[in-house]
Amino acid sequence: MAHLRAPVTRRERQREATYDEIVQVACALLDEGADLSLRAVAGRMGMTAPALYRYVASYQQLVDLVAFELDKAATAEWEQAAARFPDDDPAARLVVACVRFRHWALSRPHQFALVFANPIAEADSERRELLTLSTSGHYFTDLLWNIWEKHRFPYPRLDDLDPVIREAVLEPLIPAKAEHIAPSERGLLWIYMRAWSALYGVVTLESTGHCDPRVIASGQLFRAVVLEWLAPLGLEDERARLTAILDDELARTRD
Amino acid sequence: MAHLRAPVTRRERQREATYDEIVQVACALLDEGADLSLRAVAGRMGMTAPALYRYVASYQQLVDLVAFELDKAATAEWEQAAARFPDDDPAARLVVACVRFRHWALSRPHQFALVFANPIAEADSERRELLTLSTSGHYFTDLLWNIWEKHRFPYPRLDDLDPVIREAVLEPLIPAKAEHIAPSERGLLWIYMRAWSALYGVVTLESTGHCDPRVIASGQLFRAVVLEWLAPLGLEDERARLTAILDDELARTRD
DNA sequence: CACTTCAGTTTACGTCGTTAGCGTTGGGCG
DNA sequence: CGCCCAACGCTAACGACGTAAACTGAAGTG
Repeated sequence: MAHLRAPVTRRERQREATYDEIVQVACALLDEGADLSLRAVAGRMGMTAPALYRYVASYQQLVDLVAFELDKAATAEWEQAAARFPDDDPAARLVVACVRFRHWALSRPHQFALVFANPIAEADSERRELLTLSTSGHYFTDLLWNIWEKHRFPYPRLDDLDPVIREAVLEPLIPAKAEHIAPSERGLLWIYMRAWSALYGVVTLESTGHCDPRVIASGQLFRAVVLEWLAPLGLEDERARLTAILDDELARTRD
Repeated sequence: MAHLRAPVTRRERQREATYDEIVQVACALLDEGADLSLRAVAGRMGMTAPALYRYVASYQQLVDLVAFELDKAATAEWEQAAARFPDDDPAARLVVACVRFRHWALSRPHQFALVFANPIAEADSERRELLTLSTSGHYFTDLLWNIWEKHRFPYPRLDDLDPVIREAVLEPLIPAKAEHIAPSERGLLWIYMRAWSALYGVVTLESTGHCDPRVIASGQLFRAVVLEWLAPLGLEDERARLTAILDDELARTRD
């Protein structure tokens, strides 16, 4: 009767531990530049590949788990870097987070591709659910929300949105910490989607290398995209300050 | 002395033929939803896998060749669809081409990923060269050029560009039919890069499925990105007409 | 005709994901 | 306490993959 919740028997704890180790080892492998394989993960854990099937249904599932974990770890990095600015300065935090996001994508293109360019079939509801939990998505929506709370930039009313979009922002499937956003203010999520699309565009372009290397090195394309979004987020009168932060952060992340 | 150029011996013709067949068969395989493999391609050609090494140095090289070919074929599709509008109406053509590009990306996500999300390492100059020849890139820059010729939208002067970017637009590495653009007007390419980044962003987001499926189905996010770019391209006073074309084309491509 | 070039073969190696079946062991229950 | 079974990990094996090497035969060239 002591613990109705968390009926953690010893077995279950053990299981969860190796489960975590699998994902952790997989991430470590990727971080060393090796590529992900069941055999490699198992090998490093002192097991054989088929044993992993006690924990993971398929290679693809492992990939998804790892993607989720990488996303979480990466987000923690950006978040920490952004925390250099106080939480009542969400604009600065957003700028820093964007730069760190880009830097992460550029320095680990393989991992970036795994997390953000990993194709997700329409049907596959399992993977979709993981995507919905995406830590980075939550973090960015949160930042946007904080910016709005402070700067009250305009967003479309629900009535002005396409019916399908209205439905999508009222009942979000995409990663978005939206519970605390009043339904009448859900138009914010439309702004989020649009901004995310723009950010995702440059960063993916740069990370995959489908771009002039000099343009990537200069960071100008990315810079332009970020600056372009200041006005729509009600940050026009902070332009100078935020630009300085942006350039500073770009310089920091340029090794 | 008849043909100094094209010293096509019989051998060379034969060789080129099977070379083409390889790429063609590979594309066919992909079109049927199968995934690319040397063995599959060879098998369908009535050969064994190692034989392909007479024509292709590695699997990755085959992928690159196929990517180039797919890009060419896809571009031809968009181009044909866009040709519904006369060539003195490049704005309409661009709108149609963008919609068709998106539609292609959504209906063949696997191929799209191959062409546009296929990571290209910094060092790998071979692949970079192929990328530079990208047919779609040429087509879009050309369209943008035509629009500028007609509508004379503003673009940054060379002096206003970051030095690195200036160099990049004067001596482009990215796919861009830029020879006919006077150096002083190369600021146009900056507009091109920025627009491409935005288009690439939505389309990749949608094609990889990292997005609410309802948003994809509605096409609203894509629509918003295209409409947003009308003004910067000097097409503001054509907004109504182009919006109609955009929506019409979206309806057409919605199966 | 002899000689070379080269397209294609067979065989083989090492990798991968995945399946099937076999020991072993340790936790939960009678 | 002792039994049983479920969970775990193993080995062996299958079929795919990219790729390397050596060999065969035919086409092209002097």
